[in-house]
Amino acid sequence: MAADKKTEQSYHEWEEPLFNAWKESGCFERTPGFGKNGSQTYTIVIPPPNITGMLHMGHALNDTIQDTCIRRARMQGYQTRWILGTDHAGIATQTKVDKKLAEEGTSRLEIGREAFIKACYDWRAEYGTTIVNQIMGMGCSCDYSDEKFTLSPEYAHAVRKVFCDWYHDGLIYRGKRIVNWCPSCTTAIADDEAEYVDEKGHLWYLRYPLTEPVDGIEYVVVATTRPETMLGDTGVAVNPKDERYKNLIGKTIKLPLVNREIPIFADYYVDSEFGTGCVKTTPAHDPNDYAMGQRNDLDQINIFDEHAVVVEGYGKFSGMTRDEAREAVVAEFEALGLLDHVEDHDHSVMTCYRCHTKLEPWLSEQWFVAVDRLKEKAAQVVEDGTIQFHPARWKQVYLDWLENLKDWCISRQLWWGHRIPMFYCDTCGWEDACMEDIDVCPKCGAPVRQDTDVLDTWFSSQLWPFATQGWPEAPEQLDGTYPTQVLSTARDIMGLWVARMVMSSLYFTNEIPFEHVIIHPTVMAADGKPMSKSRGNGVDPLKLMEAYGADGMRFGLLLQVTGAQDLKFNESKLESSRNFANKIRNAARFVMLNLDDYVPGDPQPATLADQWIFSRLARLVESLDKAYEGFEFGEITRELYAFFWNEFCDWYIELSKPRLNAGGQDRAICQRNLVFVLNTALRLLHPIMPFVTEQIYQELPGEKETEFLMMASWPDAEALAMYKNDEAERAIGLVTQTVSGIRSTRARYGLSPKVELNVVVKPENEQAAAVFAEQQTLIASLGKVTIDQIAQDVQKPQESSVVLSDGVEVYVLLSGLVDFEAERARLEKQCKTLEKDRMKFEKKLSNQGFLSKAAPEIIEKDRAKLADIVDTLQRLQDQLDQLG
RNA sequence: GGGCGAUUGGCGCAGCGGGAGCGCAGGUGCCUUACAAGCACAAGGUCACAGGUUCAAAUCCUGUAUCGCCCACCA
Repeated sequence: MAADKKTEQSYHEWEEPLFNAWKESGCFERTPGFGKNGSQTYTIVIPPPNITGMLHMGHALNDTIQDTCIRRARMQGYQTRWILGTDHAGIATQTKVDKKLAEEGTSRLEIGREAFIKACYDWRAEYGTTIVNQIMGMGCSCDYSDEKFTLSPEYAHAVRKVFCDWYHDGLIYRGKRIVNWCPSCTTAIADDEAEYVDEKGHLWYLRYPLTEPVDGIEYVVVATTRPETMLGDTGVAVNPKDERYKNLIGKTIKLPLVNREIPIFADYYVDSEFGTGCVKTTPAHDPNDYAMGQRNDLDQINIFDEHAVVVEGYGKFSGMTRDEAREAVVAEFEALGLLDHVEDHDHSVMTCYRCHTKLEPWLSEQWFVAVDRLKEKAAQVVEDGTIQFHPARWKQVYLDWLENLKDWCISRQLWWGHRIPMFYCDTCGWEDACMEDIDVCPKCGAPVRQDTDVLDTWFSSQLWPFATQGWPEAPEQLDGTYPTQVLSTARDIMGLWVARMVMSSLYFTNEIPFEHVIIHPTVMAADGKPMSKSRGNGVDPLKLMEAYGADGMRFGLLLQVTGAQDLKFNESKLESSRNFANKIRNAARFVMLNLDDYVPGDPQPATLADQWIFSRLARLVESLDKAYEGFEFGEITRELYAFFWNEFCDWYIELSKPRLNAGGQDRAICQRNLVFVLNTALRLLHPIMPFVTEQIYQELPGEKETEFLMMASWPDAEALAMYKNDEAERAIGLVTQTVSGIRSTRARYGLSPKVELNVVVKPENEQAAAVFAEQQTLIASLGKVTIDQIAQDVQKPQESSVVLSDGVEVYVLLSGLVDFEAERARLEKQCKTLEKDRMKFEKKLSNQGFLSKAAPEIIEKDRAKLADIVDTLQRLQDQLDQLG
């Protein structure tokens, strides 16, 4: 039996037909809306995965969050649309295709630009759909009928317009700048795409001879981590306040090895405390040196080619790589007696985020976006809460990022991407950004050439929320569906992507791109470190779905979402979620097995049990709505789990068994109530566990509101509010306490669950007596006891154990079965615990400060608690006395 | 160097001013006609440390320690 269960299903398998049914019925396309929200739209754009991508845990979590939001919105009656698409991913794709060509024995340079781009499209056709299929596997309700792509003709048109408009508005300019150059990818890399890696290096102290000795000083010593760059030195900097070097300012140095005469100059950038206080300055190969060079009018000498190999004109150094040149330069200095000394020095080096090659600061011609005019508004809309971050503390991180933002290098020396629409006439010098390709110069008629660079991938992704919605050709499509409602993403691309979307959207649409930004925690491996191939600590969501179903994975992931920045992946949560899905299925099976004579009808809270579960349900919906407002997915899943399992299954279903068996009118009422609670719970669970809930919904008897649960309505908290019932909750509290107490007694004395026990009951007052009387059948059945007597004046029988619950004492008759020393020990332990509580509350309630300052309802509550404790203590004491 | 987060039972985490909770693991007893991927019961914590605010602190403030992340990048 158990073995059958395990082979019964690969969870994932039965999910697929349901997905196809949704898809075929058009459920994923934009919905028309209904009810009070029907006229409003709710749109999400998916962060476009790279076409090179495979579904990883980050996607799994992020897509679950979005699907949960959009599914709930759909059920709430909004006109929903979740826009799907992929990113062409410049460097990532080019790297893959390069590799493929290499395997085929050719290369990009060999086949040329046009053929290479075709190869990229071919690659996309073959592999680029993988991730979309995987997203489908998760059950995501994206609009698959209208998939977007950042390199489609329409999208390219939008990108081109952005470039041209910004260029003509003076926001895009060309400049010679130091950029982070990857000598392996042979392209510029944005600052934020570079990764720093700590490296154990050295500080070399080099002697630089003065052209003419000054006051007997023949040389200065400079400290450097990169001796090879001395070939491009065009100055030596000192701090103007540094007394040691004051009289050297303005003098010159005869640069060794290259015999270049370079000036000693003053700049406040120099820290006199570090090294020797003299800084060799290489404007073409260091960003700070570049800045100093600008201020002090130094030459810029580029010593490396695009592969970071020393260029012609440097004798034996020409043709050497960076590392070879370093070794050779140091050796030469040593030979010349100019190597002062060497120290160990740890520092960090920039590496390419794609290929991890050390980046070279390299002077080259690049295109930039001037951000000053854009960033102010982008800060404003977050500052004033027009765009909200969840959790809220990310607001400050966003603002800080904008604050420190520098001009953005957007040109990349790649082939795969949006080619920069700049056209140049070499004949007359004309140049412009053009919306349409041109062959000849509009000014002189000579042939023109187009810029060969392409745009940074983020330049196109920044348009994602509006370029996917018809901009700029059909701005009216933006009406009503723009701004979008939710943007969910990982924190690492908050600046790179989120801020840039805000900037470009405000400029081009005059609107914010989205109202809420969800920054979800980063999924770390179980060891707390980032998941990575090299560490081998990663987890594959596809395998997780095989093991736990998409439902199990989704629920299990959301259970782990908190306000923290990271989430240490915990597979056991997925296991409990899979078990939870199973529990839901089984509970539904129980309900349906008992519906053979079912007559549909309105729910009717006839008994205290009904009133209780309806009340709990009403509070659940209210509380879920509140948690959804703050996008608190951990809270949402925990509440659903607790309600369904611990209240509905553990108690309501158990309480309903005797009623169903009894037959008659109460059976009919109970059936309807079970169906009602189950149906409502399925709706609440559906956005997170779409498959199980849909499957059960399909099997439920009776008329359906909609063909699919996916399109059904979200339970209305206001309509349910009338079921809130404190009294019923208290009354069922008495039942559960009593039953648990009886079971506990049974377990304590090792009495088999099969043995029927006898009890007598002493209610404290009329009300308790009435409640108990009403519930006695249930209590008798769940506790497996026979109730001999209920009366306010019963005495505790000899040889019995007592169960204390609110307002009632239940005496379990144990004559002959039990060691009463154990019972005494138990009562004494309980007394001890309560005695501590009593003292705590007595102290609190005799504290003048508390009485005068605390809120009256708190004082009342605590008084009641104390009274309760004292009462219970007294009752326990009585039991002890009777044990003798 | 600047900023942010974490520190709660064996493990992973909730709670974030008013009597310490969940999941997993472990213990005991149950194949109770929805479910052994289950049910019942029990056990397990001076909420990192030190000060402070408050009638009241796991919860707020300050500092310390440990771990982690982001940003900057002093040659």
